[in-house]
Amino acid sequence: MADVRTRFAPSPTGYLHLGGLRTALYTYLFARKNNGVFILRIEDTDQEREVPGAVELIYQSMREAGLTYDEGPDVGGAYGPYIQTQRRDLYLPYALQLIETGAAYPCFCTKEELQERRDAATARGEQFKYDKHCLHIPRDEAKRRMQSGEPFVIRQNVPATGVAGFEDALFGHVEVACETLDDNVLIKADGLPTYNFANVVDDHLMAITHVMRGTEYLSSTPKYNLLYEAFGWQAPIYVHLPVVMKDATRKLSKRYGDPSFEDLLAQGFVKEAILNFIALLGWCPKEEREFFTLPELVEAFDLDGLSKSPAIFNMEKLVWFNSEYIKKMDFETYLRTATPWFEQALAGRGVDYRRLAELMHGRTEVFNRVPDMVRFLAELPEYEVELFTHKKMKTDLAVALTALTLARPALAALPTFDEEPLKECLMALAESSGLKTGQMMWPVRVALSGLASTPGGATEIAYLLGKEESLRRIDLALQKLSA
RNA sequence: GGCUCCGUGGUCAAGUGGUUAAGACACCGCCCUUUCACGGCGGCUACAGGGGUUCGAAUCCCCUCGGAGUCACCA
Repeated sequence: MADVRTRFAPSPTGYLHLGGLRTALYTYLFARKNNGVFILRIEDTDQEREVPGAVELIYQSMREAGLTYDEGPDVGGAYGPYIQTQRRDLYLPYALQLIETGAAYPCFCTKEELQERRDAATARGEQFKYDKHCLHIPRDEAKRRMQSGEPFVIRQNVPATGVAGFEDALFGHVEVACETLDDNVLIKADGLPTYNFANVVDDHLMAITHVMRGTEYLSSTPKYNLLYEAFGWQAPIYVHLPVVMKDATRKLSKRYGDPSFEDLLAQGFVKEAILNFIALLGWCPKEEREFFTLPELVEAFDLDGLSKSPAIFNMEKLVWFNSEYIKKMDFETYLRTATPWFEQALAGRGVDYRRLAELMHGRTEVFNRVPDMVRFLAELPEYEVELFTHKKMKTDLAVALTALTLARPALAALPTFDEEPLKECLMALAESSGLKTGQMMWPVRVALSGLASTPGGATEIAYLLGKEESLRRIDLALQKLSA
C-alpha cells in the first residue's frame, strides 16, 4: 500500500465540536500509527455558512488538543493550498472533463424553479428528484448558453439504472440502487464546488489514501465512487465513523448548546481527559485499559476496535476521567491551575492557597466547581441549627453546645492557629470531657463552615480561616445553639 | 415516507458457534475516617422480540420492532 495520507477536513462554521474532535483524533491516530501523513484541509466552499474567525479557532483547537498536522493552511505542504476557496479555479476544468465524457452536464434550472418543483412534489407526497431536464439540451446549445453568461450549475449524471457501492473498512460493502440517487450539483452557480465534488477532487489531488469521516456521508459515498470511476481514479479507503449522540435520539450539536472542545476547556476540563474520554467513545483498545496519553493512543489505535453504533456522550464519565487526571496532576500544576478559580471566590481574603490546594487536589472533579466549594471560607453560609445533629457522629444540639462551649476558650488560648496544635487541643479537649472525637470535631467544623461537607476537617478549616474569623464563627454558633 | 446503517445492563463497552456473558462510569451497601471526598471490599442491572440453521447460538440466516443517518446550488 502507498504511504498513508489522511486528512481532517472541517468546515469553518464555529468551534470544533466534540464529534469533529473525535474524527480529527481518530484520523490523526491512524496516520501516526501507520507512520503516515496527517493533513488539515479547510472546506469553506459554502460562503453563506462561513463564520469569521472560525478557521483560526480550528487551528487553535487542533493545537490545544495536540493534534499536529504535517500539511495544512498554516503549516504549508506540497499539495496546497489547503483552503478550498483558494483552490476555486482548479475544480471547473475537472467538471468540464466530466461533461466531455458524459458523466456530468450543465444545468440551467434556477434555484427558485427547483424549489417550486420540490414543494410541488412534497405536496403530492412524493420525493423530489431532479428529472435530468437539462441533460437533454443539445451539447452545442448548452455550450453556447454557458458562454453567454447565463447562470448554470454542473450536475453529476448518475446512471438511471444499476447499482453503486463501495467498501467501507468498518461497515463492509455498502450498495445502493442508482435510481434512488439524485443528480447532485458538482459546481454551484457561484463557480465554487459543492462538498460532493471538492472532496473527491481534493482527496485525489492530495493523494489521500484513507478517508475518515462521520456516517452522515455513508449513504452518499456510492455517488462519490461513481465520480472516481468517471475520472478513472483510485478511490481512497473509507472509514465512516458513527455519530456522537447527546442522548438516545439526538445527536450532539453545538446548535443545541452542547459543549464544544473549547467550552469544556473553559469549564475546567483538562485536555488529556477530554481526549482520553473521546477516544474511548466508539473505540475500544485490545487490552483491558482505559488511561491513555496521546502517544499511547497512537500506539494502541487500530481500526477493528471501532464501534459501528452511535455512542452517547456521557458527561458523568468525562467528569470522572477529569477528576482522575486532576489527581494525577503534579501539585504545582494543580496549584497554578486552581488559583484563578480560588480567586473567583476568595480574592483578597488572604487564604493560604497552597494549603487549600492540598486539600482540594483530591476532591476536584472539574475546576469550575472549585469556587462554590471554597466560597464558605470567604463568607459563612446561612445554615440551620439542625446541621449540628448528626447521627453517625453521635451529635445533637446539646452535644454541640457542650463541645463548642469547651472549644471556644481553649481555642482562644492557643497562641497560633497551626493545624497540629489545633488538632492536639481539640482531641485532648474531647478526651478529657468524655466526648468522642467526632462529637467535638463535627460541631466545630459545622460552626466554622456552615456546611455538611467541606474540603477538609475542622482543624484544616480553622487554620485556613485564622483565629479571629474562627472564633467569630464559633460565637455565632453558640448564639444559635443558645437561642 | 424511500434508501442506507445500527441494536449486549441507565451509559461506554469486551465478546467473532461451546464463557459462571468481562471491565469502566453511575447507583446501592459495608469498611476506613474529625465532615465530604479519596481508597478498599461487596452488590444490583444486559444479549430488543419471534422464527430458523446447529449437538450447541449474544455470535450465522430470515422477519418484526426500535433507533440513527440521509434524501440541498450545506458540509
